[in-house]
Amino acid sequence: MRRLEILNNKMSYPEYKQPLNYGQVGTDILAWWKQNSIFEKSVSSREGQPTFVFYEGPPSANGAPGIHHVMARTVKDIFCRYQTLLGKQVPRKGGWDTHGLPIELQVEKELGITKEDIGKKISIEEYNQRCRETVMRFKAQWDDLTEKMGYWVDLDDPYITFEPEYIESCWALLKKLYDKGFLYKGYTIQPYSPAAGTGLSSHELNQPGTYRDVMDTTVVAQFKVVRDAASEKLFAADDAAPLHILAWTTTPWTLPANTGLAVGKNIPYVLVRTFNPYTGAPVRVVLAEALVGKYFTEKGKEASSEDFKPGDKVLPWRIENTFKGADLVGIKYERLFGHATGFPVFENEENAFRVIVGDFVTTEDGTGIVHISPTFGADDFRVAQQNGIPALMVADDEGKLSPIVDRTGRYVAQMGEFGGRWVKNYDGHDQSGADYKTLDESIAIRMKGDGTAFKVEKYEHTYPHCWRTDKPVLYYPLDSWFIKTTAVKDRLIELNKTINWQPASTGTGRFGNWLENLVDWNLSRSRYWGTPLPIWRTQDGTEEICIGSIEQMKQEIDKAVTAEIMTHNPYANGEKVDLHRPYVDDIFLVSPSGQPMYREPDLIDVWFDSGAMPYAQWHYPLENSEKFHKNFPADFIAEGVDQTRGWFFTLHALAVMLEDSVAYKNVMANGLVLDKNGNKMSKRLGNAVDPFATIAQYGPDATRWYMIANAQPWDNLKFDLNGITEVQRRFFGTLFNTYSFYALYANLDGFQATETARVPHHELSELDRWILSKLQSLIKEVRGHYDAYDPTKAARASRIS
RNA sequence: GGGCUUGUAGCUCAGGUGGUUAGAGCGCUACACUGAUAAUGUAGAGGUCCCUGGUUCGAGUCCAGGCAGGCCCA
Repeated sequence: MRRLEILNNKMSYPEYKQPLNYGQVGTDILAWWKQNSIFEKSVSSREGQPTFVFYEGPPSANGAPGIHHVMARTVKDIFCRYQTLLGKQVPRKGGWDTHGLPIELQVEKELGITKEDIGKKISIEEYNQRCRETVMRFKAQWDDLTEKMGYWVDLDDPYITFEPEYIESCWALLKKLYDKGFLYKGYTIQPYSPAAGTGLSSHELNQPGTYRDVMDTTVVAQFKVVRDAASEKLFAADDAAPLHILAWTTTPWTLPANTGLAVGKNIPYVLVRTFNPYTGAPVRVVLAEALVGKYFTEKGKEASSEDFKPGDKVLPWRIENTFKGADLVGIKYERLFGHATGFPVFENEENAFRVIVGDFVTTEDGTGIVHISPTFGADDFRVAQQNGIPALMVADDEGKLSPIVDRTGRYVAQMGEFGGRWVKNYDGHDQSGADYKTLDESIAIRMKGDGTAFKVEKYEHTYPHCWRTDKPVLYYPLDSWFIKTTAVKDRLIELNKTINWQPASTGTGRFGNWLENLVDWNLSRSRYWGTPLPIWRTQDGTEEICIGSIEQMKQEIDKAVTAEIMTHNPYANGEKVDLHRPYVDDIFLVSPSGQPMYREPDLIDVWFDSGAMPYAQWHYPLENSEKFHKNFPADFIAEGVDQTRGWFFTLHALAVMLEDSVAYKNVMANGLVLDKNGNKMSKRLGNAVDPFATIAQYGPDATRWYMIANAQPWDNLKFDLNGITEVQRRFFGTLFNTYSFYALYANLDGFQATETARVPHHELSELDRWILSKLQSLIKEVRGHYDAYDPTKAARASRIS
């Protein structure tokens, strides 16, 4: 061993005739570390010292590691080693993320099946077994890279998210949230195919051919403003003429579900005095200034309103007033389809029909004011929720609240004259008759008569279609389980301000803004390979139980057996428990009133798994309470910036909800590793850099030094192998040459530096004192940079130049 | 469409709170050394500080608006 030679040779400094082989140096050092358990000792020898807590964000081993993983892990390693050198004990438990959609999709691709085939062509049991095998396929490669790049982390005792203990911890945490009232069943707006009767994933929506050009009837609707204190400023004091807000929609069938109008806060709007083109009645309308030209002509500006007769092509118009969107907020308006004409009353109606701000409002098309129907649009739903605008829901036959369209794509019976009409042609009925009207057309005709339509026209636009049925997709509320993160929003924001983000802008900007606009965390995934939701419910949904441990589940099974809902307890004799589907689906429990309870079929979002790692890695809260508390929160975590809404968020959210604490005190969000031209690396483009080949050729030291010294980790790195060559020559080469120079002359003079036999300070030459002073200054500077979590400045300060 | 981010020499990057002639390393050119030699030393050439406006006595730096690239989200 070269290193041992160096350490043992007390007589002289080795002189190298050959230039260094950096790959070989890496291999030698690794072997020496391994042989002498250096990493283990770096932790065990500091027993009793203060700990520096580090969390390893679990990678997924279902793909080969790339060069960007070397980047992320270099950052992690640097700070853990720095803290170790400062004398702290830094345990580093590895982990594996094993659940989730990417693994499922990979398995489906390999088996040549789709989601619909699961449970038919292949049993859930077999399918999940395949996922389990697939997910760790590249583990050996990952371990190899970890070792070769010199990343110190404990790979012998990692946490694995599919293990029963890990899932059990997740269940225990879910139950804690449940008991605090943070878990509830609600709905979100998701793409839904009425003809297929199923929700569509974003993945399915991104299939080629789903977006098609269609010709739809569009309506610019007039919403009549209620004259009160909020709207008084719009009315001229002495003018009682009605005032309307204009909003455009390509889906007129959603207008009866309208409960709000959204404006852009800073968009300029105008009040225009004109006439309704269908009724000829004088009106005053509000729309965005930028879109006036879309509805009014130059001719109309000069036309006299006294000469106007109903039916005239040219609408005379005058701008009466100008204001910002913010001025309109809070104004109330009358419902378009009211009770008086047979439309249903709904809950919380007094809070509906208001103008609010929507961050998605533009003046690209329409009127610059967006009609909001919270049951049929994701943006609508979100902005309505944030502003306390209710959704228009009606009771179905069983008394359950549902939207005005049923799951087959038809208006519910309560919809007055339109009750039972198909929203789109989902049943394939005959549309050829001369008198045939679509629902959109019928609604537009009625609105023209009511004087609530300002403009009706056909419009061609692209709209997503179901890839299986070719029918247009409906954005529709679907049941989901949620964690009520909005309940602790203020606390999330407050505690986030105590976290040291590197770079700071990610914490205040990307993450901070995300928290400001927080919506509840949608936990539900209609999938197979993941942590099942531990909630059992009676058929009518009135009774439910959240299971927090295997022990509790067994007890509940016993109760169910006694109540003859289950024939026997499959775990009565200490059989191994697997908490995955389909096993948990075969467990039926009994409610306090004696009803059978069925498991809610959803899985939970995999991000819950990784966000739960501070607890679940120790099987806490079921055991290891002391260990957990000693290792919470983390002093430091690091991951790619793409994790901001992933791991960084779920860690934070769970810590705040469960422990009222941050999960991490310092966090570094590193950027991407791009190719040397600044393009994203991908296997398809063939510009991906192989980390193994790179490390073998250039050695781990030069590779890591290059990555850290070249650009700050949070900036994107344009990865160029020539840059590593430069680092080798410029930094490591110079270091090597400096040493060789020293060794040559030290050996000639028989000079020997030792720890103890030092020349006293006052006998040192001025030059020697200068260089020592320089060294001390450098140490101080480098430490300052490390303490500020800025490894690039630390590296550049140490650079020989 | 929104949030964040980047744009300075051929390349990779520095340039608190505005202030002379805008810097470093690599690369390039020339010279020196030839017992640090797949090195080393010295010197040099090389810039529309992305664009347009504004604030100011003065803008790479501050403000506004664009353009281009990147990430995340709709």
